[in-house]
Amino acid sequence: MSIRAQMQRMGWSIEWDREIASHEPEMYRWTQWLFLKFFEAGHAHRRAAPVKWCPNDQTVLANEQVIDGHCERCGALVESKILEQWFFRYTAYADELLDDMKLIDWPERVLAMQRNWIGRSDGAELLFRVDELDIDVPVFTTRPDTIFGATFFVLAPEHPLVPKLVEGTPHEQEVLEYVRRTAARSFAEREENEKDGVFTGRFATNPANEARIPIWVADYVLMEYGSGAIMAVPAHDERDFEFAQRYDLPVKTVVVPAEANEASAPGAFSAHTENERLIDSGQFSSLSSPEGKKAIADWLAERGRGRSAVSYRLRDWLISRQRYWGTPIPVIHCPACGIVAVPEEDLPVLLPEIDDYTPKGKSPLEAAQDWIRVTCPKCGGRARREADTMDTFVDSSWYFLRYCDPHNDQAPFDRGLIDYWLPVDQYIGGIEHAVMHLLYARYFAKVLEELGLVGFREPFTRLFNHGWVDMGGAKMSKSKGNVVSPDDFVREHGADAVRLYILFIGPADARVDWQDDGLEGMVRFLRRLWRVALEVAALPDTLAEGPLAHKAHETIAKVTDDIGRRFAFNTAIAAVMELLNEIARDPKATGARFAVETALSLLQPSAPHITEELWERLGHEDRLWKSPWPQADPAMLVRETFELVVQVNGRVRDRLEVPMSLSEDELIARAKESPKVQAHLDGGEIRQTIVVPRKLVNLVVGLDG
RNA sequence: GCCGGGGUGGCGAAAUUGGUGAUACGCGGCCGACUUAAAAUCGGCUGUCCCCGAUGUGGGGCGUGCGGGUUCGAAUCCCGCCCCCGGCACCA
Repeated sequence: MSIRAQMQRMGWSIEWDREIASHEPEMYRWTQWLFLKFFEAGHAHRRAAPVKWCPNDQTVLANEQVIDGHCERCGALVESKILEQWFFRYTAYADELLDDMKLIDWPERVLAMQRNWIGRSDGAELLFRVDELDIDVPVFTTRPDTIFGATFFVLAPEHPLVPKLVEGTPHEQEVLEYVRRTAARSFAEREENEKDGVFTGRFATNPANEARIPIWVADYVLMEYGSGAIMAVPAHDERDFEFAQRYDLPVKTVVVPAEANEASAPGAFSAHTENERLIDSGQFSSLSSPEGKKAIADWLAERGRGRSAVSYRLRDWLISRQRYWGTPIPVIHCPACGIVAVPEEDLPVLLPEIDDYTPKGKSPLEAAQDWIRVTCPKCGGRARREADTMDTFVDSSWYFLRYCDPHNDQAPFDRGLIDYWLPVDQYIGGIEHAVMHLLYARYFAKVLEELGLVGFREPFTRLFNHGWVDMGGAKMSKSKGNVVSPDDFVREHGADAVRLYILFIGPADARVDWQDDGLEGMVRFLRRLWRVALEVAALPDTLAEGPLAHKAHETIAKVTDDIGRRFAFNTAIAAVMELLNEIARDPKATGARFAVETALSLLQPSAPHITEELWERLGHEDRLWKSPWPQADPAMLVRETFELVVQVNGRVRDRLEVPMSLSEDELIARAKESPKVQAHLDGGEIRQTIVVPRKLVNLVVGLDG
């Protein structure tokens, strides 16, 4: 059964007229159009960069698609390659993506994951001098206060300076061999390996104390982060310490706990704690660690040897894919003009027909030679099309805009319709989208707003993360084969029972376990609803009065709040169950019909089929799904009496049904009259009386006079 | 290690702002009714220990991961700890 037929059988309310598909030219034409806008505005650019490469899928991957060093799709170990690729410059938006979090109402864990992912670090960029080559090499550090403890210097193997440093020296062979070896390692290997590296024979000068420290090349320093070079402070950085231990490099302690005067264990690693101060750091000794950070950074800045700097874990979004199924990147490579955008009127650039779709290390589109070979739109000379396609996350970064105007063939969407519908008030999706789709879409909105295409900078005002259904302790998924096919249950018990059960099984944001027995319970509930409703339908109509009508109004209030505000579908259904239990106790009671109709209304969104049928059988000619949501009448919510809880010393001793109208003094008087309460007062003196209106009275009795 | 979320019956869970007996609603279990029987359905019971002047519409103690605290009152707030789930992690 197709996915669409499955959705229809479940009775989902979907406006199929707005269906769009990212692989159809009518849609990807506009993805290409948007790419060109990004390109013109400088947001899309092509550059050579070390990229994550999946050897199995034969394609590059975005950083976000690498999980623990493995390919998100196939699980293969991801490798490093240097390739010319297209990027969206979203690191430029790192601070905005952080700051604008205050504009949106999202679950804290998603914001935390995004914050984590962006990974902003505040620190300083400091210049170390290599005298023999007469150059300065910048390092990024978050701990300028430890600079007097820098005992060596490390460059990433990919650092462009490495070959120059060793050229013509006795270390050249060894260093270049090391660089080659690490290049062949996968990311996972690099991380798992014990730290290794090689000395270059060169020295750098520490700008703080003019100490000459050896320059090493080691693959625990990453080219993609900071400047690809570090000052190593083994006493205060665990990784540097590990490396120093292995190669017997000196360890110099420069930060100690506030009360200590010297390092308790010289040459050891000391973890960062609060309340530290500097030692052996020239004029900065005895400053606290935060003071030292600022003072040293300022001092170096004054002398032109540093500046404050911010670094991010976030990398630019790599969007090139060497795959067939994606939107072709609409540019042309001309030997004379360079990269030339496909003119807007030539869009869409259609995916060519090819025989072999399998990935083979370069784009399968390269095989379509007639398609590849074009004339340059600028100079008319011979040129080649870009053969890579876009990451499909580009499509999902704006699909919701297209939903507002799905058939527009003049523009991706009409601004007026966007202003009417968007931003999305309530977005619902799984937590797996936290750092991919949701971050990309936020970035897209910011660029589109700057391009004047939309009027907002955050696309999804509120976000709710739904949970998922586990089966025998593992997430249900087709690849694991532990899937409950809804079709079987729908065939056997109907879509309503399945829908209700999924809502009832637990909180909507939780991970829940599928139990066949639970579904049986829901089937029982629906049968009961059916019986009771028909029984009531056969009785003469009564007024919407009496205890049942009151209960019905209370249920309306509860369900409306549960669904509308709390996303608590499980308790909403429980409330309707309570109402039905009450009706079933005496279906002939006054107000039973009103109560049944209320139950049907409240269940309509969850169980649309059975409620519609019963609605008709109750004699209605209109359609329940078109009827307005029921309103709780405030007058019907008011009770004349309530159950007063009487406590003595905080322990419940009696419950009394009393009129709502009683004053606090009267409530206290009633409480004291209770024989059960008196038994516990036991003649003791009442020292304090607490009254919570409409709830309880607490009498505090002295233990002893 | 850092960040986020959790821990409540036999099970899924509820208790929304510190104020209704902790455990709604459902599942499972036990007992009963109906039936030749079963299914279906309906009714009752179902945290734990204890008391009885006595089997009741009775009474009491304990109980929300563990130990403390605040409060008239704590599943809810605070401090310390344990465990589980998720994210990040050679990011300087």
